[in-house]
Amino acid sequence: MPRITLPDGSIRQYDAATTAAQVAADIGPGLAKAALGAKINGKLSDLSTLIEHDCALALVTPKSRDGQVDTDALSMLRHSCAHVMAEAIQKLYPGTMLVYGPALDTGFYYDMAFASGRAPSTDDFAAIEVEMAQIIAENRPFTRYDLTLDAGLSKLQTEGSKFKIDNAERAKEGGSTTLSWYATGSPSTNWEDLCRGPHIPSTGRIGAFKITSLASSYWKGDETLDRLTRVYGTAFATKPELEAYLKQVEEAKKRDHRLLGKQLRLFHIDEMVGQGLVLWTPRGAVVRQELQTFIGEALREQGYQQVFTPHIGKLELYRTSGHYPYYRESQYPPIVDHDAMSKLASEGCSCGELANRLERGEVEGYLLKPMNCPHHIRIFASEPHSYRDLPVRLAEFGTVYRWEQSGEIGGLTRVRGFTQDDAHLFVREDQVSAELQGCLALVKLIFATLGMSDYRVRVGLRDPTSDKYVGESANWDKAEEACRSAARSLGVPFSEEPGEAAFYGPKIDFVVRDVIGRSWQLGTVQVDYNLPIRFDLSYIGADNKEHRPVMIHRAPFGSMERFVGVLIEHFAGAFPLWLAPEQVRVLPISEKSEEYAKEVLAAIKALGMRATIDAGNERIQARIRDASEAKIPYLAVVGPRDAQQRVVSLRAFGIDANLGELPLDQFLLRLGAEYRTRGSESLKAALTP
RNA sequence: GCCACCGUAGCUCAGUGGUAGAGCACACCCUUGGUAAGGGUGAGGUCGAGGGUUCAAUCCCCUUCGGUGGCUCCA
Repeated sequence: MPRITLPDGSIRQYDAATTAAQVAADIGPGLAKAALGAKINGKLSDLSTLIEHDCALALVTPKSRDGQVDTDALSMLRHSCAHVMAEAIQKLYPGTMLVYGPALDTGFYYDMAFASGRAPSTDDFAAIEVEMAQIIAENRPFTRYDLTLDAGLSKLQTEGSKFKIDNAERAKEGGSTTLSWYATGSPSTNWEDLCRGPHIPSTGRIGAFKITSLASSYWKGDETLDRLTRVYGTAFATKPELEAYLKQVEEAKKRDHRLLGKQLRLFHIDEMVGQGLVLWTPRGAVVRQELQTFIGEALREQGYQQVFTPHIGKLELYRTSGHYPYYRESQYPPIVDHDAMSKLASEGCSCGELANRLERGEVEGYLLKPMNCPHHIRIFASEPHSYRDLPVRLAEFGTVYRWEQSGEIGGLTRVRGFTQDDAHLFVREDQVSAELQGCLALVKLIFATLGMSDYRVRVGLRDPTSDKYVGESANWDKAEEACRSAARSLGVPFSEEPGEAAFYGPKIDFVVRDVIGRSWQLGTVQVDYNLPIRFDLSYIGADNKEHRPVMIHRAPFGSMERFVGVLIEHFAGAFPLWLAPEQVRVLPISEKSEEYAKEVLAAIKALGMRATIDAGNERIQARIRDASEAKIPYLAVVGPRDAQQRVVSLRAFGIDANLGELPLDQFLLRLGAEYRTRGSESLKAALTP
């Protein structure tokens, strides 16, 4: 006698067990038609799930009452589409074994093991899609049936897919007492797949779908296990939604920093120089320099001291720090000098042997620095310190080199050589909390100044079950609490992620997404009790005894490369005035006004600003178009009328209109103010109606 | 590093087993035009590199370098 409570609080009572589909039908034919699934006591379920007991029931439809797309519905739809795709592929590629096919935020994928040499290519998508369309047109019901664990496992053993057997065994370990299959149609006659579900009622409910890409993956994400082929796709309830999504993806791609970097000539990566090695061209260098100047001002206010250190250091330094050999895989190989090399060669030393000798410290070499901390530590250690001197804050735009896997490198966001806006703070125990706050204030200042609000904060804590961390538990407790309270003080949500701490201490990371949805860590603040011990750092306390300082590693931008990459996408290439490589372009209407235009140009340059003149042969329309495409913040159009009245006719990027005339001296005053205040006094905003 | 796809002029891209084309950009000429493309002429390519098949390769095959999407990794 189930009593079913609906989301509006109303209760429906049934004499016997029923289904969500029946409840939907009883409420109304429209709902019955729209429903894709149900939430029974909060658990996403098939519409056909038998309801035998009292429960709370919510029907899941593609769009919720307020017209928003329902993510649960979309997720069921996509997972169901993954089944349809798997069936199509297994039909076209007999012998293909299925592994795992979940829904994603933007679609779905299915991992598959193809018979060797039989994997499809992107050219085969169309054929697969035709097959899928057929299955959808047949509108076959997704039919669930359950077997006991034993019966299910023996069925899987007979079928012989180790992947599915493994899935079933994991379900067993997870506490399942039965195994479920979903047939697309009728069990025993139609295609079926071991699956926990839930699914939409029938294939016909998949309104629109598309196979999007192909990738390889590892079974269970473990590179020592089987290599699988992952086929990605997406699906929506309706065709217009799919089209809108595809269009949105296209639009996002136009903001891609790799594309804009080329169009706007911000940076260049040259295969002759090397993969992942960024060449900052003059225009991009301006952006970076402005950011460095900006943060540099904040650093001076916070009492940082600037240092410079070289790009390499002795291997022994990194043996002490622990970077070598623990992270050797991520480093460029050591540099060995000529004499040592000749000597080794004359001894017939093999490469393998050389590696071993480097490892054991029998051959000395230099390392391209993977991190700046060891150099900064040696600066700190170069003179004695009193407790009165602390905190010592050493800052450097330090360039580091890491051997990233070739397949992972791309654009500015993942590179092999990058410059961190790095600093290391050597602080007393009692200063940790306040200094952390200071570091976070810097990150906050950056995000606020640049108008970036779409970021996520991650507090990386130690894994309580692991013993891979150094330092005393009491110190960790203090450090973690300092990180937590510092993160709390930011006033934005953050996630605590156990196991994400560095081995020497907890950290706070700032994570943003790029235009294609990938997450990147930008700023980071880390508390470190370990390196001071490894380098035996000390200061003299008020008690005239030696004490161990605590280190804070922090880089509010993260790396200049990655940050600028993300920033290009954030602004879609249209930088605010203070960052823009070219801030103003002066456009004389014709040669008759060129003299005055040059005068305007000189006056802007006298403000220390970046301006050019385009006195080319083209008509003004064409030159305005060129300047707009270059995303230049201000265009000063000057013709004979302007020259006579000593005004400029202004245009601002993003406003497709003449903003009117402004007296030259006014223009210069307000332009300079906007630049100096980094946009808080905006000329454009003042002129915009 | 792994899998798939891609690599043709500075950029965006056509194209073909018989040694290449467009648009934009560039140069020059005409035009001196008041707010998103004025007109003309011209220059520009070892078709990423190496090897193979073929009478003949930019095109087919192999290798390699680089790019893209994922996987893995990211101290």
